[in-house]
Amino acid sequence: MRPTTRDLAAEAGVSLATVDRVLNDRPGVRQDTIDKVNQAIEKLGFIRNVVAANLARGKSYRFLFLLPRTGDEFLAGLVACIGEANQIFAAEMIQADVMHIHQNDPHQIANLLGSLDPQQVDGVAIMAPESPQVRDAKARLIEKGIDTVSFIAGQITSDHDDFVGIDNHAAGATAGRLMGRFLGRTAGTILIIAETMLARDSLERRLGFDEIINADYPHLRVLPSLETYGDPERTARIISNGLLSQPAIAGVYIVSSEARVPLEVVTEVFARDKPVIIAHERTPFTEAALRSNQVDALITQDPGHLVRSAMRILRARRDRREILASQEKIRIEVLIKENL
Amino acid sequence: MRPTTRDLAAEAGVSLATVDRVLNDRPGVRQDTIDKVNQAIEKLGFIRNVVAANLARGKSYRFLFLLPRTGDEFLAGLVACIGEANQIFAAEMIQADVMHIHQNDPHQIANLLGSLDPQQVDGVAIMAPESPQVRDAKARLIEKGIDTVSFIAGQITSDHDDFVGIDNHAAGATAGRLMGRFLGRTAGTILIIAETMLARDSLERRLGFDEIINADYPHLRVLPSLETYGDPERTARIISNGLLSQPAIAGVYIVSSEARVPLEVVTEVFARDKPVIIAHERTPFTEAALRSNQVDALITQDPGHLVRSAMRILRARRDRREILASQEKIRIEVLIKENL
DNA sequence: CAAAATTTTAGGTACGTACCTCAAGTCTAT
DNA sequence: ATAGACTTGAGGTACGTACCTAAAATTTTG
Repeated sequence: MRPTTRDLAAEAGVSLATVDRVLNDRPGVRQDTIDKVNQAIEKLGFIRNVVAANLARGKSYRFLFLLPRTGDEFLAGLVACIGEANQIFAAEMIQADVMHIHQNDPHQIANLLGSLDPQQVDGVAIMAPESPQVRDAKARLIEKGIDTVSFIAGQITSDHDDFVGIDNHAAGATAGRLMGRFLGRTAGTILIIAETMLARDSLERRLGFDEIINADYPHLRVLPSLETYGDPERTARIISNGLLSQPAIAGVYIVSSEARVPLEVVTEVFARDKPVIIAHERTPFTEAALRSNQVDALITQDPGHLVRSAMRILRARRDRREILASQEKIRIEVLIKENL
Repeated sequence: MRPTTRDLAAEAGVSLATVDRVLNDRPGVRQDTIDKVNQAIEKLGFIRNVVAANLARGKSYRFLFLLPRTGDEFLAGLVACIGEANQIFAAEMIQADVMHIHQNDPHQIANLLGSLDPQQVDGVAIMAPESPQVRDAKARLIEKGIDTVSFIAGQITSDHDDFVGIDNHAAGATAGRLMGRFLGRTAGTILIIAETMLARDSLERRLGFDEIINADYPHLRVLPSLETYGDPERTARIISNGLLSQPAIAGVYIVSSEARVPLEVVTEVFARDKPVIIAHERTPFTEAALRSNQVDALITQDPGHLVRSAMRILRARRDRREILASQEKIRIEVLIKENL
C-alpha cells in the first residue's frame, strides 16, 4: 500500500498535525522539523493523495475559456469540445465555462479580465491576439491568484503563462513542404489567403511557409497575402483580381483557421485545372472538402486535445504540480483524405 | 453544488442505505423503490463522485501490458510511456506493469493469460498477433472478471474487448497517397519491406497502400513484399537482390514498426538518386532519419496516447463507465521534417 | 391472522486528507 | 526566573461514498 500521512508522522516521529502543517506550508514549524518530515517523505516515497485532499477541501476547479465571438466552425468545434471535457473532468470536480470576447477590442478584453473574481474563477484560457493591455491584465490576474494560459493564439506573457497551441511557424513550414512536394516539378505562383495578416499566427505561418518554398522550391513564387477581413464579397473580389494579374497559379494556401469562404470562392474560380490547395483546421466543411478532393491537405491541431490540455495545465498550476510535457505537447497534424 | 447521495435520498424519500443499494446493484430493493431512486437521479442530475467512491472502497486499479520481447526502439518507447503514465495516473490509484511475451508462441501467451489472478490484476492490454489460443484465453479472462483490450496489434475479440491502435489499412493508404503525391509524375517501382507478412498489421498496411497506388498512380508498380524476419544480414541480402532484379526503384515503403535495419541498408544501397522513403513509427532513429532527409515521411501513432488510452479504457470498464470516443481515437499521424 | 420473509431505516465506521481548537511543551529575552 | 513568543501534540469534524449491523416496517405466505 501507498504510505499515508499517518505513516509519515510515525516515520518522522512527529504528530499528524505537524505533518499537515509541513505538507500545506502552514506556519509554526521549526526548520529542522520540516526537514525531518521531508526526509520521511523521501524515505517512504510518500505521494500525496490529491484526490482525497480535494475531497477534504471540498475543492473544485472553475476555469474560463475566453474565445472570440466569430461564428466560424472551428470555434464552434472548440466550444463543443469544452462541453465534452466538462463531462470527462466532472469526476475530478473540474468545470469550464466559455465567454466570448470581441477579438479586436483589447480594452474590452482587459476590462473583462480585470473584473474576474478569484472567488469565482481559478484559471482562464485566453484566445486573443497579443496586445499590451491584455498582457498587463494577465499580469494583474496572476497577482490576484487567477492562473492564465494563452490558448491557440497570443503570446507567452511570463513564466506563469503557458502557451497551449501549435508552433505556427512550423505549421506554415509543414504546409510549405507539402505544397512543394505535391507540386513536384510544376512551376508557378502560390496564392496566400488570410483573414488578416495582423494576427500573429497568420504572420508566423506565412513566414514558415515562405522559408521552405524559397529555400527548396525556386520554381515556385509566393504571392503577397490576400486579406479577406472575413467578408465573403471582398473574398470573392480579391481572389478574382488576384487571378487576373497572376494567371499561373499552381497552389493556394489558406492561412487562417476559417477556410470555408475562401475555399468556396477558390473552388468556384478554379473550375478546372485545380491548383494544390492546403488549408488549416478540421471542420465539417474542410473535412468534406478533403473527402471530395477539393482540398489536398489540412494542417490541423486537435481541438479536444487543446481544450483538455489547457484544463490539465490550469489544474496542475492550482495544485502546484508539474505537468507531463509530452502529454501537453500539441501536435501539428497533417490530414489527407486517407487518414481523416 | 453537485447533489450528493444525501440529496438523492431526500429527493427519493428513502434512506441513504437504500440509495446505496440501488447505486451499487445490491439486492433487497423492490423494483418501484429502485425506480424512485433512479427518477431522483434523473431529476437532480446526480453524478456519482467516483473519486470519493474509490477512496471509500480503498480501490486501486492494477493493469498489465503484455508486450513482445523484441528489443526494438518502438517497444522501448512504449515501455517508457507506461512509466510516464504511471506517474500521471498514480493520483487516481492506477498502476500498470509490463510483462514480455514471445510473440510467436500463442501457447505461451495463452498460458500466461490463464495464470492471471483476478485478485492481482484488473485489466490487461495485450499486444499479440491474433490466434485461436489467445482469443480463447481472452474470453476466459473476461469470464474471470479481468478486462482486456487489444493493443496496437491483434483483433477485436468481442464486445468486451476494445482495440487500441490505428486502422492499419488506412495507415497503409496514407503512406500510399503520400508516396504517389511525392513521386509526382516519376514512374517506377516501389519496394515494400516488412519484418513478416504473417502479421495482420503489415498485411493490412500493404493492402491499403496497394489500393491507393493501383487506383490513382498507374505509372507506379508495387513489388512483392520483402520479408526481413528481423535479421540484419538477410535484410541486406534481399534488398540488394531486390535491386538487381528491379533497377527502376522510385520508392521504398517500410511497413513494419521496426524501421532501423531496413533503413540503414536502404540508405547504404541507394547512395545517390535516393528513392522516396516512407516508414512507420517515431523512434530516435527514424526521427534522426527524417531530420537528415534520409526518410521523406513517417506514418506514426503516438505511443503515449496509446498507453494512456488503453489505461483509461480499462479503468472505464472497471467502473462500468462510458468512454469519450473522441479522446480515445488514435490518430494516424503524418510526420515530415517540419512538424516533428 | 399470525408467522415468515423481505424490504427499509438508522446508525455506525472507514478511506486519506484538510483544517480547526486547545492545551502543553520549548524556547528567547529581559 | 519568568513573561511572552513560538512550536508541537492530541483530538476533533468534515468531504462523499461504501459497507456493515441491528432493528423496525412492510409485504408475502400458509
